Amino acid sequence: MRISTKGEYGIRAMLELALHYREGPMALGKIAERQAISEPYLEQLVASLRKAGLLTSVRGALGGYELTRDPGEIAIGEIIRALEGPIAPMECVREETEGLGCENSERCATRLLWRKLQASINEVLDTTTLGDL
Amino acid sequence: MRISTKGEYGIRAMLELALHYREGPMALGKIAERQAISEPYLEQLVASLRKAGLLTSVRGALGGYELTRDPGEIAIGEIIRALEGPIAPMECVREETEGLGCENSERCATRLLWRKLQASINEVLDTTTLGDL
DNA sequence: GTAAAACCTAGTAAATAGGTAGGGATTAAT
DNA sequence: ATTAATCCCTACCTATTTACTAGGTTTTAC
Repeated sequence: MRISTKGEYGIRAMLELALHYREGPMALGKIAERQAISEPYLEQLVASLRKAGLLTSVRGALGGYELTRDPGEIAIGEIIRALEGPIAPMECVREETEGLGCENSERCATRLLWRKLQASINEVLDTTTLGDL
Repeated sequence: MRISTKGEYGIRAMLELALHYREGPMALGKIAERQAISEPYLEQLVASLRKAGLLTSVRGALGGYELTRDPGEIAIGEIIRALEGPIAPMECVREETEGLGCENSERCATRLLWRKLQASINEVLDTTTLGDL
């Protein structure tokens, strides 16, 4: 039950961008330096965030990254999901594979617990935004 | 953010024992068979559960395992913690290493989020018992 | 004494985490 | 037009963790 450095680094990078929101694109090297994260590694994470539509890139010299939305509109849950995949404590409560391999899917009491847990986690992560931090 | 098979198997084994609570010790082989789990693997998990005081063992022929408490008194959180370690979404909110490596520990807004998430997860897992399932 | 069980330690294959390496594409400044 | 800065992409690598397997020792009912 833990969030890996992927999520952590992603949040830190996004926070850095939030601090300089509307100041034009910020270069990856600068983000990496200020947050003390390996630049080539962060590059991969940022690629995921871009594909998830959380930030846009400006190519070429003086290029960089910037948030696509106001920091107050970007939930931490979105960042985590973009980097670590769907938030699901157990396989059987993931959207895609919904109940696969588990026969008595509907009556399964354990499954209800996982759903509850999943909902609880989502609640916390989706009601907190970059702006809140 | 997921629970591994350790936790899953552990809960299933404990549930099996809960179904036969107060019927005398149940052999590991029987638990493994009924829950379709590799017996030697389950053995290791059960060892952790025993060390955590959640079940007791009876050695020798006709021996086996039984719950130390009423199923209604055993929270799922206890089982998970015994098998997967402390429930902490991030290193910095673990009891033992409390804020190690993170300087501005008290003012850190992100940390507050992890605390909130941790509390939320604990709330769900500690208010559900074996008896509820 | 024998068989059935818990107990213990070590090894191992696959997956994941957490990176590194190196080149290509695009664009502002010169 | 060239250069330098930057994003973009693919592949590789190493350590750790997960999920087991293997093989033994100890305890106890019969």
